Amino acid sequence: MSDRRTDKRHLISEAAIHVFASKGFHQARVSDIARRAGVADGTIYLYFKSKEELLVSIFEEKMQVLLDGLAAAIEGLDDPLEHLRAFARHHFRQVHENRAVAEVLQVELRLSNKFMKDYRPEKLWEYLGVIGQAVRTGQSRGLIRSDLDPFVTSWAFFGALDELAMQWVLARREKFNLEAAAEQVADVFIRGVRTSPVTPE
Amino acid sequence: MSDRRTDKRHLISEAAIHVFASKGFHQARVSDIARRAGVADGTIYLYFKSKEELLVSIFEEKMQVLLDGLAAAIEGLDDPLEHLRAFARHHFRQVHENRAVAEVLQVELRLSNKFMKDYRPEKLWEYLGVIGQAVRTGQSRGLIRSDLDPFVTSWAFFGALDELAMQWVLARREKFNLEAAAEQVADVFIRGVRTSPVTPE
Amino acid sequence: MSDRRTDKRHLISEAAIHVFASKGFHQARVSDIARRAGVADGTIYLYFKSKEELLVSIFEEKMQVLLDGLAAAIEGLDDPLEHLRAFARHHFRQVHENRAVAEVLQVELRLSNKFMKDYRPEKLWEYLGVIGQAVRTGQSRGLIRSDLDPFVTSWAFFGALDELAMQWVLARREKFNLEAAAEQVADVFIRGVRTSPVTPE
Amino acid sequence: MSDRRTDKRHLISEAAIHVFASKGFHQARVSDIARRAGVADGTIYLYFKSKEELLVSIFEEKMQVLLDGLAAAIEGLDDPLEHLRAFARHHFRQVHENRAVAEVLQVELRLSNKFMKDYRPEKLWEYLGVIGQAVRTGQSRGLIRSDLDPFVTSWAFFGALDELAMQWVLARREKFNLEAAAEQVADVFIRGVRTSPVTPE
DNA sequence: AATGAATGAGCTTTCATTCAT
DNA sequence: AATGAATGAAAGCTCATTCAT
Repeated sequence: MSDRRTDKRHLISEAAIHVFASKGFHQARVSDIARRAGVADGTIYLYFKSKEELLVSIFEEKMQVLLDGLAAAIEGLDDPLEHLRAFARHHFRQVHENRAVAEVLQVELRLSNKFMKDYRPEKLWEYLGVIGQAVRTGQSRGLIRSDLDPFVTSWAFFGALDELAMQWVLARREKFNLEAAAEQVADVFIRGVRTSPVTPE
Repeated sequence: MSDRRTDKRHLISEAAIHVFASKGFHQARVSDIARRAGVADGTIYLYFKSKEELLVSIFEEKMQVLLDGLAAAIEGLDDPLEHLRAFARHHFRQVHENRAVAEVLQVELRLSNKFMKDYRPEKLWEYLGVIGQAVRTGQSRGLIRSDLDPFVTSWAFFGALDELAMQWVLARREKFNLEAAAEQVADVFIRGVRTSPVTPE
Repeated sequence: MSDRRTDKRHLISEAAIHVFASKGFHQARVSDIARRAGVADGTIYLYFKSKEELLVSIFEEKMQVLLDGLAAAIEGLDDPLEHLRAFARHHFRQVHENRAVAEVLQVELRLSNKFMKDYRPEKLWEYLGVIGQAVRTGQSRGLIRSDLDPFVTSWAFFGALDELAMQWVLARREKFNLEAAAEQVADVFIRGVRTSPVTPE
Repeated sequence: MSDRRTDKRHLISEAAIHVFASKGFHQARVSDIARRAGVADGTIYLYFKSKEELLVSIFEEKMQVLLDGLAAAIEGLDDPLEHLRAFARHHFRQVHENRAVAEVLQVELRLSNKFMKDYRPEKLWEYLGVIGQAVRTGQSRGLIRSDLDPFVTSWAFFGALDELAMQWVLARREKFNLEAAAEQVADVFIRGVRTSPVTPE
C-alpha cells in the first residue's frame, strides 16, 4: 500500500534526522538509524538508495517545508523590505521549532556543498531566490540601492542568518535570544540596503 | 635540526591543505597527503599525532596568519566603522590569495564544530572578537546603535562574509567579484549599524 | 537461528585453533582464520569481539571440556592418590587426542599469564584445584605428607605434566610415549607425596 | 675497542632484560630499550642483528650463567639424588636473585619454543642434561628406579620447577616461599625416584 | 515487503629496520 | 662508532550494502 510505504519511509527519515543530528552524518551508522526506526538494516535500502541519498532526501523534504512556510510568511506583504524581515523571522522560527532538523540542514549544507560534488541543492537556491527576488523588486521600485548585486546580497543575508542559526544550535545553553536576533539582523540589513535615510534614534 | 623539522612539517602541512581542499577531510587518505608531500606515510606521524590533529594544526596556523594580517589591516584606523570595512576587505583578500586554505578553513569551521565536540576554535573566537570590539567601541562612541547585541552582530557579519567566501570558493567560474562584494557587504553593514542617517544616493 | 549461530561460531573457533596452533597467536592473521573457516573477515567479528577474545574463548571452551572430562575421570575413585594418577592419564589422553587444542592451550597459558594482565584464567585454577583438593584430602586421611603445601604441590605436578605435554607437542617425531610418561610422572609423584613407605622393586 | 663494544652490548642487553620483563617481548619497542640503555635506536643494530636476536642473545647469556652456577652447585656432591636437590635450590636461588632475568627466560622459553621454529635452545638442553645425567648415574648405581625414562624424568622435574618459578614471578605478593618450595619439590622427586623405601615421618 | 547475517573493501597507525650524516 | 629521522609494509577492525530466506 502506498500509505504503508509512506509511513515507513517517514519513520526512517525521522529516525535519520535525529541520529544525524546527534552524531553527525559520518559518525552515524545505518544500523543506528534502523534501530531507532524499529526496522531492519536492509529495510532502509528498500526506501533509500544509500545513506547519502537518505541525507539528501531529508534535505529536500525539509527544505520544501521551509519553502512552503516561507511562501505563507511573505504572502500578502507588499513591501519587499518587509520580505527580508519575514524571511529572517520565518527562518529562525523554524530553527527554533525543530532544532534537530536545523542541525541536519546545517550539516547537509556544508557536507553536500563540499563533498557531494554532483549534488545541486536546488531547493536551497530556490529558498535564496526569495531574497534575491525581494532585492530585485526593491531595486525596481527604487526602495533598495541599485548598486547592490542581488546575488551577493542574498548570500550575505542568508549567511548572516545561517551562521547565527548554527551558533544557536551548537550552544548548549542559550547564549542569545533567537527571535531578538532575527529582528536585529533584519533591521541592520534593511537599513543597510534601503535607499531612503533613516532617522537616527 | 630545527630547520629540517620545520621544513618537513610545513611540507606536510601544505600538502594536507591541498588534499583536504580537493577531496575533503574524510575522503582524504593519509597516503594521499604523504605522496603529495613526497614523504612516507609514517613520516607524517613524526610531526602530527593523527590525521585529525593535522587538520587542527592547519586551522590554528592559518587562523594565526589571518589574525596577524587583520591586526595590520586595522592598525592606525580610528573609526570603528572602518574596522568593519577593513575586516571585510582583509578577509576576502586572504580568501582570494589562498583559495585552498580558504577551503580548508570552511571545512574545518564546519566539521570541527559539529564533530570534534571537545575542540574549541579559540582562534576563530579571537578573530570574531575583533568585530565585536569594533561594535562595542562604536557603541561607546555613539557611532553604532546601542540596541545591537555585539555578539549577534559579530556572527551575523562574519556569517555574511563566510557564506560569500564559500560560494566564491565553490564556484568554478567566477560568478562575482570578491573585492566588489567586500565593499558591498561592508557598506550594507556599516549603514545598517550606524546611528547617523546616510544621505540617499 | 541458534543452530546457525552456533555452527558458524564453532566453525570459526575450530579454524582459529588450527591457525593459532600452526603459526602462533601473534603471527596468525585474522584473514588466515577467516579463509580457513570459509567466511569473510568481518564475519568473525559478528561472533567474537576481537582476535584476543577469540583466543580467550577457545581457552575457556576447551578448558571446560578438560574439566568435564576430568570430573568423569576421577568419579568413583576414592583414593586421593589415585586422583593424581587419573589426572595425569586424563591430561595426556586429551593432549594426545587433540594436538592442535593442546598447542593453543600452551600458547594461551603463556600469553594470558604474561600479557593479558587483566585476564584471570579461572578455568585453569579450577583445573588445578582438583589436584589441590586431592592433596588436602590425602593429608586429612593421613595418606599424604602433611608438610607439603597443597598449592606448591599442585603447580609442581601440573608443571611436570604441562612441560612434558609441550615437549611432546613440539617434537615432530615422537620422542617418547605419552601414556608411559603419564604413568611414570604419576608414579613418581605418588611415591613422593605419600606417607607410607613403598617396597623397593 | 673491545671493551667499549662489550660494555655497550652489555648495557643494551641489560636494558632489554628489564623492558622485556616489564612489557613482554612483543609489547616491548626497540626504542624503549634504546632509551633505557641511553643509546640511539640504530645503535642497537650495531650490536644485535634484530630484536629477536637480542632476545636469543639474552637467553644464551643468562643460561650460560645458570649453567656455570649449576656446575659450581653440584661440584663435590657425589650422591646423584643430591644433585637433584642442588639443582632445585640453585634454580630457585637464581630466580629469586634476579626476577627480571627469570621473567625473560620464562617468556623466551615459551615463545621461542613456539614461534621461532628454527631456534634450538641448546643451552636449555644442556641445563636439562644435568638432571638427565644425575638420573642415569643414579640408575647405574641402583639408587634410582631403572624403569624411569631419564628424558621424561628430566622434563618433569624441570617443568615442576619452572612452573613454580613462573607462578612466583607472576604473583605480585609472595604467595609462597621459594626456598621452601625448592625443598618440597626436591624432596617429593627424590622420594619418588629412589629405589630404597623411605621411613614414614 | 522485511529481515539481518554475511560480505569485503578500505584505512589509520605502528614500529622494526635502514642509512645518510 | 653513533645517531635518529625516515621508511613503508603490515593488519585489525568497521560498516555500508547485498541477498537468500
